[in-house]
Amino acid sequence: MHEYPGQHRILVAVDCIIFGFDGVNVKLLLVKRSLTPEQGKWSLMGGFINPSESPDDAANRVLEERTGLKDVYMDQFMVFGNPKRDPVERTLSVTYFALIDIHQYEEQLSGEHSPEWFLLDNMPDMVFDHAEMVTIALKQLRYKAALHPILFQLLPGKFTIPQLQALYEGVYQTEFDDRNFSRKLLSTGLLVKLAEKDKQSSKKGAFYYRLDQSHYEENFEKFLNLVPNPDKFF
Amino acid sequence: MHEYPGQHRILVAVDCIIFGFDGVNVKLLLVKRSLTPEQGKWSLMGGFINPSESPDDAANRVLEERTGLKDVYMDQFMVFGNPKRDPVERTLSVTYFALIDIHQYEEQLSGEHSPEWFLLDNMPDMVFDHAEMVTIALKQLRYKAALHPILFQLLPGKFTIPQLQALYEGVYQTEFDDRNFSRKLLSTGLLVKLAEKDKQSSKKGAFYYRLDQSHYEENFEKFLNLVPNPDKFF
DNA sequence: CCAAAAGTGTTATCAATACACCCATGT
DNA sequence: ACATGGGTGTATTGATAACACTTTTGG
Repeated sequence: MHEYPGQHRILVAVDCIIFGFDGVNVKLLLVKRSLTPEQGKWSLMGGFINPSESPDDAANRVLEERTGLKDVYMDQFMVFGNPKRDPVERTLSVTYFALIDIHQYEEQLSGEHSPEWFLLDNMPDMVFDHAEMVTIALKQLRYKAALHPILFQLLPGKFTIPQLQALYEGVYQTEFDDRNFSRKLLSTGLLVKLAEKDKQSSKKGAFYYRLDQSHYEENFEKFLNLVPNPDKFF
Repeated sequence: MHEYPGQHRILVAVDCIIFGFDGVNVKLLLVKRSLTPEQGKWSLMGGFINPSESPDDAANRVLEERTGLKDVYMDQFMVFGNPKRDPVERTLSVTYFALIDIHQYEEQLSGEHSPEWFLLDNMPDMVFDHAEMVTIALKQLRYKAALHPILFQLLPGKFTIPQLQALYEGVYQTEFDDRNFSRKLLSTGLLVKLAEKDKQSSKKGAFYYRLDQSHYEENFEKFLNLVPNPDKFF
């Protein structure tokens, strides 16, 4: 079983940094830790890797077990491996960041396991080094979202341009010019205009759009410059 | 010692994907694997994580032990965690990519441990999933180098613009317009012109430059667009 | 008819490219 | 003197951003 003799084996966990958007604010999903120590303190959703699982499998399993969410956008992110990060026993954490539309999953999430959404500027104390993970992941989210159309993952299947703009403004904590924003996004060719309008937030009403899925996949890796003056955020 | 009961502990290794540049070609540094199985087959430089080490520490130690190199540019890269990737025993690999100037270290490397530089288009068979690691890392190198001035790490302290251009052309396997390239790089403000000229490669001679270290650090995270038409590479 | 939000048009500025041309010098 | 590579100048194109203006419709 231990074929490489004399080596040190380490517990390996996955932790998911789950961002959501409710139409107004970008939020982060946390759960209460179920193990001692720090039981009951807020924590990222995580779990240990099982013998037959890859870290990616483990992250997807953890997410599904705890929230019922499947087929979520999830990226491997960073390894946190300071030998003292978990005071109980050395544990390596492979982190993932995930993006979901809050409304689509609100019901599943209101259940037994008490996950809760937190505003980014109002985060509770978190276990171990989870606060650091979140800080770095948010930076990474901003970085990646400036170049690639990942934030669409946070929106429902149909959405308006003003909603999209509110999302970008939430992520970058700033305001963009409405007129340039809509033209820039439309010029990517990623959006398909629908007949229907959203009349909730204005009298004129804003057209709904949906993603052009094939165009989205083809252009995902291109550098799109979706954010004005991106340099100022880095 | 095992404080979280009933969990599965895993061997964790680090593997370093080391890119170098000799003035003409971009190359990758490999060593012969010292353990069975596949002993003697080419491999990335790697080793297991010790109990008191973070993965970053381990990567630096491995690099120093095997090559004598210290203070090398190194980025945490990706975790490879397929449970079957090492047939001997499950081993998680945390990979790093490193960039060094080949000439500065040629002597150290010619020693006992038989590391060897390989051209990217002439790579030998490699152990386990190391070939996959290299493929993905090269993509990542191209991605990052298009936006951030990392390739300077591959050059000596003083270098000419034509040398720099040869490096970029090697990384992207294409040719850039000399005139635009030099103006674009100079306009970043990252370069300081020296009095001396390199007369090796032309009669006129090309001025040497060095990095403006503080400017380099300040602007490292900015999006610089150092590569013409970067989209076509992704 | 007015307020409020959606979205189009217009223009100035700047960056990126393509390419003509001049420069320095070893042979 | 001339071939070779280094480097500057210039025109064109296109993207960006700032901002005026029109459009729609519920109250």
